[in-house]
Amino acid sequence: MSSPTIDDVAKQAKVSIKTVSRVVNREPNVRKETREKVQHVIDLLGYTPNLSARRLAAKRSFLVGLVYDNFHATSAYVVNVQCGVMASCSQSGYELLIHPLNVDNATLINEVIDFTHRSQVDCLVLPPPLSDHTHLCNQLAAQNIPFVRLSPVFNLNDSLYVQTNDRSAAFDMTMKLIELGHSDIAFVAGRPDHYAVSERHLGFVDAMQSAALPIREEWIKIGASTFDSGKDCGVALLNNTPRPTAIFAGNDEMAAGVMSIAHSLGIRIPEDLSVAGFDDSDLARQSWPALTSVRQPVQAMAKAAADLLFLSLKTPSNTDLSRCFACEIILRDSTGPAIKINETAND
Amino acid sequence: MSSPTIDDVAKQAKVSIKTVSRVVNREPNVRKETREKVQHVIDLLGYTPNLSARRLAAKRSFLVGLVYDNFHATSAYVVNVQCGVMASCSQSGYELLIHPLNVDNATLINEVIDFTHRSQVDCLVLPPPLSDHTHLCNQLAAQNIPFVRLSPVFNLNDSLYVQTNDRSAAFDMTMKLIELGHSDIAFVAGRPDHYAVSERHLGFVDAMQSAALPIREEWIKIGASTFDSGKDCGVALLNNTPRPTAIFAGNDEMAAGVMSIAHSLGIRIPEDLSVAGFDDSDLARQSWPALTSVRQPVQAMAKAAADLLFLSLKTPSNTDLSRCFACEIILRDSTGPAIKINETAND
DNA sequence: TCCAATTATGACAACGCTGTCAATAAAAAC
DNA sequence: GTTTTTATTGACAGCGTTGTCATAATTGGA
Repeated sequence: MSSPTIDDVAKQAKVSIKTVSRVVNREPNVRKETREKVQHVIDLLGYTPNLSARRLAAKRSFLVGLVYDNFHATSAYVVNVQCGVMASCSQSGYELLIHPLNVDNATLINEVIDFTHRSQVDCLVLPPPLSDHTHLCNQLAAQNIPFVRLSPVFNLNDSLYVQTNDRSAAFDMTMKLIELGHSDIAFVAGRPDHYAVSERHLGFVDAMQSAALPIREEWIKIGASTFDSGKDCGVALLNNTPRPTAIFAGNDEMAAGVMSIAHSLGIRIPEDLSVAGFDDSDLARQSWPALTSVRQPVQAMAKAAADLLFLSLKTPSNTDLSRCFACEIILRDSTGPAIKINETAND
Repeated sequence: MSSPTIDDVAKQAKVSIKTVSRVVNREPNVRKETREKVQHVIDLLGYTPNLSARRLAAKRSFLVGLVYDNFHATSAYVVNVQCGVMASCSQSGYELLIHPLNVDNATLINEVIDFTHRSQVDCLVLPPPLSDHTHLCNQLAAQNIPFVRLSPVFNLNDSLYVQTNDRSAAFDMTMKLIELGHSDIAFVAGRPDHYAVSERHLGFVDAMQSAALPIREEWIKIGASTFDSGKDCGVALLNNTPRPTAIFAGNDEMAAGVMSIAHSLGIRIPEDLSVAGFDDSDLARQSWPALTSVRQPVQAMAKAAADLLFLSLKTPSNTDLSRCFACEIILRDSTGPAIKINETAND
């Protein structure tokens, strides 16, 4: 009943266990016919290597750790990252071990280091905001724990990372709003410690400046990347006159919060107000009206990140350190042409 | 630089490695002072047992597999289940291995069995709809792979499971709508193969019958548990006259779809139409108006499930097989009193 | 005080694989 | 046909634990 071992295969194929090991691990220097003979017995017996034994002998766990913030990240993002990493894992024979935590926890660094030691993962994937926790990254580097960073903002020597052009995507989105005739545009920024999101703010500023539009201090609101904080910012922006004709939020949750406030104030979207988000989460499709947003290829990025990690684990001399993905603007129903002042006057 | 082994501890504490092993595993028959002496050295050296070696020797992996449907489940549900299971794991010294898949895949059973063998997990957690895949469950039982089922509907001999009272919660929610004066209530059902969700339909029927209200065939729509299917059902329900004054959807996604259609038809919520969902997902809070829904304590259930699993792994004679959790109705802004016919006439 | 029962400790062989290195077989060079 | 080189295979010693069983220390009872 118990699963066959390498010994069983070796006996039945009449070779040594080492040869079986070679076949299993696709090592060179095995004659073609031997390889085929062994492979046949493997298939026949349904042999699967015992990972614990392999790990023990090879001193590697073939385990990747995914450490992420479970309290501030949206679940859709988390699941997408998981899937992307998994996709890479199953190609490379790794398994994925997840470890959710709270970045606000004071013992964060210890928790991550403890986790890597306890679980014996070979390497780590760090999504934001952990990817910009320089202290953590330095500690990991000091302990020779390989890791890859998703959407980092800070530069770190020799670190592997996968990026998007958040800043230029935010620039493009703002430009889109400007092209629609908006000039009174507000921006709702995310958590200040989430650097990737704050890059979006910079992209907004870039666009306004390049269009020679004024940036009104009171139309820049700092949220906390959550729906509720979006509502708060929405109240602050929409209860005063004059009010913006378009609001660009640093993520979809906050955009949805803004829309919710607009609805309850009787402000029509997109007729009276355009709203744009960022991330193209499920929420963007499911809110009403459907939200114009910026799509990041999160899953592809996560896969690329893990690919990069496995590559550099295999060839330590590897100098191919990063990938950059492009964002895509998804126009939906929450944005529309600005009402021209004279049109309003004509009413 | 490499981490200390049990040998290092044994030498420094001047005992045998077996005694150290006993201390680490909290086994009996170690003198108190010996235990303390060894523990002291363990703390001093920061010793962590090598899991691969332990797994190899103990013939157990201390790994739990979480197999779930990544294509139809909402990410919030997935993440909650993960967190619940993790919480139990960290108490019991297990690690969590996740394995997302597509239930529509024809090779489903093989994929799960393969995964358990390849990854050598000790046991499995099966959320719906896998928890009601009787063929899969039987296969697992036949292969002596322990598993626990989350929110199953079918009874299975000797299987561990954690349930909620979906049916009575749906009954209660329907009653709530009836108490608000609604009698023209429609129901949007979920995927027929997702039995837990179809229990909700039964609860709806129970309530309508107990209130002696007619159930109109054309007001029962079968969706696919997705936002888009909710929109389709919304179109079918709201474009005809007479139309229901309340719609109860089998999950929040479909309820949001219905609301979206209502908005675009100019039907006010809750003045003209009450909408209720199920699951109390993030979407329920984030949609407009905020959605009345039924909250399942998903995380607590997942934790209880894993607890049950570990308990029965430790004491195979254990006959404590199940837990049942209660749902809670969360009233928000999407439900309100029904417009009485005479009031409408008065308009 | 002595012997039996109990508790505490240790020696040693697995567990199933990989890495090293030696041995053998095949191919190439002369 | 030898010798040299290279490709292929195998023997064996770990890897760091746990389980089994034997042995030593302690306790309790007569």
